[in-house]
Amino acid sequence: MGEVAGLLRRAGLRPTTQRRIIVTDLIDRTGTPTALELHALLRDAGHRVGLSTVYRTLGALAEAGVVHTFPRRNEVAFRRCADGPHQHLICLSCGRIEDLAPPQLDAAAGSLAYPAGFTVQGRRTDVYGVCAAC
Amino acid sequence: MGEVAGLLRRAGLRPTTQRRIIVTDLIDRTGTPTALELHALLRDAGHRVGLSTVYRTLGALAEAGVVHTFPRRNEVAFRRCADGPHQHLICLSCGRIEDLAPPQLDAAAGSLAYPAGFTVQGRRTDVYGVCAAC
DNA sequence: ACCACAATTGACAACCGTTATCGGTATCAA
DNA sequence: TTGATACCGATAACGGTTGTCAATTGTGGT
Repeated sequence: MGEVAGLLRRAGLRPTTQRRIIVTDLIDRTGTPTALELHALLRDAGHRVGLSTVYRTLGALAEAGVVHTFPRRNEVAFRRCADGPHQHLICLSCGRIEDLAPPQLDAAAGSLAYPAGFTVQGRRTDVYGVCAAC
Repeated sequence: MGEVAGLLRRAGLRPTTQRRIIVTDLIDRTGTPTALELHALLRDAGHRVGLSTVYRTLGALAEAGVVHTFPRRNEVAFRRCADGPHQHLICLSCGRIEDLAPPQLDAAAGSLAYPAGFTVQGRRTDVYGVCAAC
């Protein structure tokens, strides 16, 4: 079983043709497209995936923690989730998003004390600013 | 000039009656309502504020960094922004959101090195889990 | 391989949270 | 006070997202 299929299986999703196409594209892609944009991109690349399927798959992948969601004005963008603790560097000017995984992040995150009874399942840090290109 | 009016002024907004109502409510409120919900809550409390005004004001406050936005399924919730660095503890079960401001957060965040040319303007950390009540 | 069943797909319609419009109103500096 | 400007709010319009459902596909048992 390929890497993509395994990823889908772990997310509790059958590795269908359409889902493989979507996941494969998200892994290769460095950008952060919306469902609408990804649907158009896949169409332009010669793939045939319905818009409903793109929405459903992205939603399922987000719930499974395979992709991160980035709210925009009246829409939501998606991006493959990097392995391990990392931060998102979001440029307020051009909208570009980069992942940053400094070594000290692991230790800093793990040493925090949370209220009794709160069980941590996930963590996410977004850093807003202006990138070097802007 | 009162605290609320000053807050609005600093955000570049005229301290009108409606905006005072909205900001005052957000400061007192511990929950995280959507624009639609806040509009209904204000109505129930006897205030007269148009839905458009609620949307516009929350949008402006979010852009000014006075409130934080929390995306939900197909809608956006708002919550007053706590002073200083803090994390959001978000319960995946009941949806409740708490602010947590551990002392070590300041130092950990400030010591991180970012790519050359990236100027940090804001930072946000969300921690997902299940709260003690759930 | 084959088959039966359940999960998935996709074109289309409906939904609904959000935004634009615009005449009337409140705010503020002079 | 007064003029200029920002703001309000009822309503209409918009558009991203989700629901629907018949046709198709993936899966596990035989």
